[in-house]
Amino acid sequence: MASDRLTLGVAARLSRYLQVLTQARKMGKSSISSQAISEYTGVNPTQIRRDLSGFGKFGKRGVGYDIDSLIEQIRKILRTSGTHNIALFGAGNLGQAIASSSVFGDHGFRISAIFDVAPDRVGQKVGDLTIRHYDELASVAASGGIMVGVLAVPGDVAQHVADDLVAAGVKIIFNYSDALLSVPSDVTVHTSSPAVELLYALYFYLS
Amino acid sequence: MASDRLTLGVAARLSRYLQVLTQARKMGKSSISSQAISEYTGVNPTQIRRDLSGFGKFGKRGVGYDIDSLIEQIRKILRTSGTHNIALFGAGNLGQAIASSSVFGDHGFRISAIFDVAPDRVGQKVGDLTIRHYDELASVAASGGIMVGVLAVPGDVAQHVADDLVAAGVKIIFNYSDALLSVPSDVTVHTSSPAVELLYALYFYLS
DNA sequence: GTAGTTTGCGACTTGGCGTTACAAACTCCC
DNA sequence: GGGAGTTTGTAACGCCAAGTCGCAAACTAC
Repeated sequence: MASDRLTLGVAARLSRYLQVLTQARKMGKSSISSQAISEYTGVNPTQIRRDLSGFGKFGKRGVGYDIDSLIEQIRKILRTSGTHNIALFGAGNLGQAIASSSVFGDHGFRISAIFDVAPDRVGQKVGDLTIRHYDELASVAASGGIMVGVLAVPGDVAQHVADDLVAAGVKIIFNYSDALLSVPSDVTVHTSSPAVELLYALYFYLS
Repeated sequence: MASDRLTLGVAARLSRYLQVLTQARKMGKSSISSQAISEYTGVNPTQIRRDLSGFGKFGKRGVGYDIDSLIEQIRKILRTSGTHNIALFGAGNLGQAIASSSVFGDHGFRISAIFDVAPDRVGQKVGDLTIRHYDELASVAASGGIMVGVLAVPGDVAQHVADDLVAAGVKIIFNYSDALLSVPSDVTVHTSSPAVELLYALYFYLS
């Protein structure tokens, strides 16, 4: 049970529920029905209940699901409970936007370090973190402070940073740049592509 | 043919191919094989060829697909050819990062206006666009300059902006905030959630 | 206590997708 | 010019993920 993976679809939907639940909690709600989740995700209510009931009885009939406990349960199912350290590369507009937002923090990620190479940025503070020089990457990684590397750097240096991350033993890279990254097969790269997501949404609107 | 929607899966995969193709083009490649696309997307090469061959014969045997023409073909299939105007709300770090990046431009989106309310931002230039005051939203929308509204505003005002966009007739909203948006059923909201995508990637790494 | 709501869950059906296989078309090199 | 290697296009088959319907059980509210 602990070893058999969820299917791609289930994992994707659970993640999506997590997103809505986190947002709903932020807005002060404490309970939510499968019907309500359906409205925000587009997933069939029956499907939602089936996804959840496969792992336990989390809901209360006639009421719905308690948001806090459901978030906790889903994170247990996804085995992503606890706090995970991420390192941010690039302290430009995008890097600072990421660092000062709570999107990662809300989901159990802690930004443990921000790196840049520009002399006028290194040493500056963003929130309560000090921007470190890129040369310190190896020592930070060695101390176990990097589970995920987030690339908010220009496309032409992204591959270079990715190579260094791979060399430092980082296995997950989140890429905000527009570069195609080549990495060994045991390293996962996720590239954020808002414009493509938008095209996808546009297609369904135009149909 | 023009009226039957693609299935969710096909549209999602085509979008994903588009992302890789666009990146590949940026890196100077002019041709790509289904095998190579597979390595970057994780989609089975046969599946890729089947997806594409359903709409025509785009590839050259023994060579692969011409990137430029394949991009054009996929955009035709997704009916998202041409240029689409988008309006950006919020000129903070995130807004400026979006405005100065080429992610949207590379996929046929043109940022036609940037709005903010802060007096010290209104009138400033970002790239070759001048930040306008939020009050001008209605007039810009009336002139047909907004197909998509992109929200890079704090979560507590996102719903307010969304309401105004709906009132102005905008049907597609791309939400970068952490707010849950309530909109009429004929309006599409896409919420960007990098942290959730990261959790999803993390799950497969931990398995 | 009765009506309304919502979960949990079973049964059935559909079709999307992975897989295997192979012929045809193209490149490259000798 | 010819042969080896590569890659597309396409058919056939099977599995299982996911949509759908239906209903009993549990809970709230009045």
